[in-house]
Amino acid sequence: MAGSPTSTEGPRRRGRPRKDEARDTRQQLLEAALELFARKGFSATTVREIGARAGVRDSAIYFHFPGKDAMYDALLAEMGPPSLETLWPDLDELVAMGPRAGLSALVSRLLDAWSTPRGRRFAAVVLREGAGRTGPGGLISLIEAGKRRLAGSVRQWQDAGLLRADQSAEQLVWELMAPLDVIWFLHLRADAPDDAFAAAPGLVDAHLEFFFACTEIER
Amino acid sequence: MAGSPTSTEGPRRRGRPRKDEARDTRQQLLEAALELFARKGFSATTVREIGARAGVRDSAIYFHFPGKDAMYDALLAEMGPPSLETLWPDLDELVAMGPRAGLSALVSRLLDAWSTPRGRRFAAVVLREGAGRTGPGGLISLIEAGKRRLAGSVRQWQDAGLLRADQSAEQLVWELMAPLDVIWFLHLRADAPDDAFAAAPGLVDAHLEFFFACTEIER
Amino acid sequence: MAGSPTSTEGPRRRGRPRKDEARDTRQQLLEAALELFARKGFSATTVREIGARAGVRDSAIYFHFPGKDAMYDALLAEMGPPSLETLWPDLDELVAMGPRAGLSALVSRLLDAWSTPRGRRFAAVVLREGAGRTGPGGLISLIEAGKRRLAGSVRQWQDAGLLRADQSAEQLVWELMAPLDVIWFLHLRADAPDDAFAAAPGLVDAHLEFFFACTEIER
Amino acid sequence: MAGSPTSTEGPRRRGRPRKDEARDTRQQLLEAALELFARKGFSATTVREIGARAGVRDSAIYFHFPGKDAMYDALLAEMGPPSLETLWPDLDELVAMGPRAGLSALVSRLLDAWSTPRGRRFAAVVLREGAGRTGPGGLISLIEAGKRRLAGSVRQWQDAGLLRADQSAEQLVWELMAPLDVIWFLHLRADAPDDAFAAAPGLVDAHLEFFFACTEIER
DNA sequence: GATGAATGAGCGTTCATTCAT
DNA sequence: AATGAATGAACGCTCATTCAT
Repeated sequence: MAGSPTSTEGPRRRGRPRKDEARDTRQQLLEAALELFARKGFSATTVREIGARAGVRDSAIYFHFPGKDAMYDALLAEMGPPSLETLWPDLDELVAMGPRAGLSALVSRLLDAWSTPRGRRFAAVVLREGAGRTGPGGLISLIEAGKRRLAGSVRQWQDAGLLRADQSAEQLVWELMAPLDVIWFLHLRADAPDDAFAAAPGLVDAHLEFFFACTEIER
Repeated sequence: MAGSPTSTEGPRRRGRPRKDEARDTRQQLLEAALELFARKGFSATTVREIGARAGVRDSAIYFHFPGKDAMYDALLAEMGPPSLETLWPDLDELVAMGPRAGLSALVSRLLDAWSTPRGRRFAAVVLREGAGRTGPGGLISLIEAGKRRLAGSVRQWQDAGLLRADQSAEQLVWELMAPLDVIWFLHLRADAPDDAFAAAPGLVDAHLEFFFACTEIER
Repeated sequence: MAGSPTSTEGPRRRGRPRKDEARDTRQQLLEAALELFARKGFSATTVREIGARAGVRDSAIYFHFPGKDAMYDALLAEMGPPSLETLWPDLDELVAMGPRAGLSALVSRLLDAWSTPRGRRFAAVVLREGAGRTGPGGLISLIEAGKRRLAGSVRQWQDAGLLRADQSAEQLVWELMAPLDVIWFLHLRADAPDDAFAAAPGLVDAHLEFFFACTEIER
Repeated sequence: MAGSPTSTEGPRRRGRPRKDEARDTRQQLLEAALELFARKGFSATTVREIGARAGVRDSAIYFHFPGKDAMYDALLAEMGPPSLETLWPDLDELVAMGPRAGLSALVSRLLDAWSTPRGRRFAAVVLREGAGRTGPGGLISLIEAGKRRLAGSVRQWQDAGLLRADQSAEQLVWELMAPLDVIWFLHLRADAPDDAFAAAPGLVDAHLEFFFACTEIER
């Protein structure tokens, strides 16, 4: 199941494919584009390559998308990693777990999402192209949203005397997340060297250790 | 002074330039390439554009560089921001200043270097192209080198009881620098939005505050 | 009457159309092709455009015609202006009217036929594509045929002393018709500017006036 | 000299051509475009064909012209047949010759100009593309200009009692020229069949005969 | 009778590069 | 030290056409 080869046979017959050979071409095109954009960048990737990787001629792309740019937009809109919101919908449950258990679990879930091929490729693409191409796909806003979502829970922990309160909740969240972003950018992006990728979990653990040593109030 | 044409702009005269305007074309080409690679990426930038920005035809580029790829390599080698080593050569002086004063001064100097147009463009280029293109230009190794350099001083402060010693010196350096890297990548890269750039100094200050609150041992 | 949908426009339902809307698609396709070929020329017109104008997808065209070339042939064969023969079947009647009345009436009928949208489009298409595409659609032969048909009547008028006889009947017909052809080509073709089109009737009248002044023998 | 083959050797060397192999590429490109546009129409002609006919790769075209459309515009502006003005600059001389000799000579000169390969191709191109593409290239305005130029001389002949005066000078000119236009369009255009081309001089002579028989006042 | 999803050829254009000048 | 005039490869995209549905 895993690692199944994308394209198998030679060039397909001329007309409409038979029902038994139907495939979700649009999705496969997006997947192919994501992989190539991550590896070589948007403008170094040709539509012919994308088509080949998805098993169709490049002209078939234009049946599914108006053009190459539109593929990028679709990719940004549809292939992004899950937000914190979908990753952990129930904030009450998080608060109840307490800071160490709750944040550890959340971060672990986040790392898992970022470590999938799609997550890693998405990171590479967005870092490459910056906020340049379309705007709302910008990393900063994506990250900011995540932080806003977490600040409420942190404040509750501060009020309960479980986290230090001499820093704002927002600052605490930032100090938790910013180093994780670095790990995401540098170690998890799809085109990072293998040893960098392998080092990521250790870095995350050490950072969490430091963070709790700094911010958790023991009783 | 009178009649000495310094830099008249416009399409330069054909044939060989006079002595005083010679020799800086190569530099102008690199500067132009840096700016364009930062803004649009390596492969979306054409040699014609680079030439135009430097005031020469594209074919003139091939007198100074073997090709477009070589421009990128030269750029990586010659246009990078100063390393920590050149930025602060005397580690003894740093140690003598104590952690708060020393690190604050060092970070401030670092931020200044990263905030120049060249520094910001360099960040954008390297983030875009990843470690992909040539190898040694990779960000991770660049950052690692910086950290190794600082760890020694931190250890001395730990030994002197000025910084908490329950975390390794390397980890402390990482916790200091990783958030700065985020700021570099997201807020200082040349193609970042203006408000993101403007927010950077505040973020740095807040982070230093947090860092010292966590790690400095008051007496 | 109530609830009977006559022609709702928009993308028609999928599947086989009901009986009452059937069978005119072919005609609509030809009409669309004529309009587009006249405006933009054969090879600048795409089958997609033709289909869109007729309210079907381009692939539906291939049910009605073997290909784009075949549409052009069908158009030439079926959409041409009426010949002189159909326009004025009874030559005896023409002769009886005398040259001035007869030819004026005939020319008027001819101009009417050439002034319809279809006639104007046909002129534009044939002028554009020349005799180039298929052969029998050539303008010269079409015009020659008309002239041969008229020469007999003119000769009768010459024999009756109603038209000057120092020129051959064929020449007289040519002198009558050639200027009309110019008007057809330049002023009536579909893509002629509006003011050129508006000027046509005046030109025709003036030409007839000249022609009769030259050729009619008053008694 | 005549009919010298346009392209001789295989593909040219990479860089700039040596001085001894220099050619007026721009002109050859226009000539090639004219020939092909006349034969197949603008949009059925590919830039690769034009390049091949001129002996260069298609990419070289874009050194001389911004694009295919610009070639058409240049062609219209630079390759048109000589106007009546350049064809016969001295109107006084024309008037002095009298109508029959003067107009016969002028028409003969006009026919010569229209019968050159370039003239014939130009006619074909302009008839094909109509006034559609750019505007000022329209045939009507070109023809109108010619007529305005001639009307003055005709009026002088009318005043001198050499030409009938019951028709306006403009009308006379129109009656002289319109049939010539038909011959130009149908018989001289480059893609006309050979027999049509061969018939042209006879048609012209017969028309002149008729015209003078109608309009000249014998003394 | 018409559509949806594809093909394969080829289009106009741009690219990095070459090399005589 | 730089330009002008070219190359050849490839690019994004459109075209007429196919054929199972």
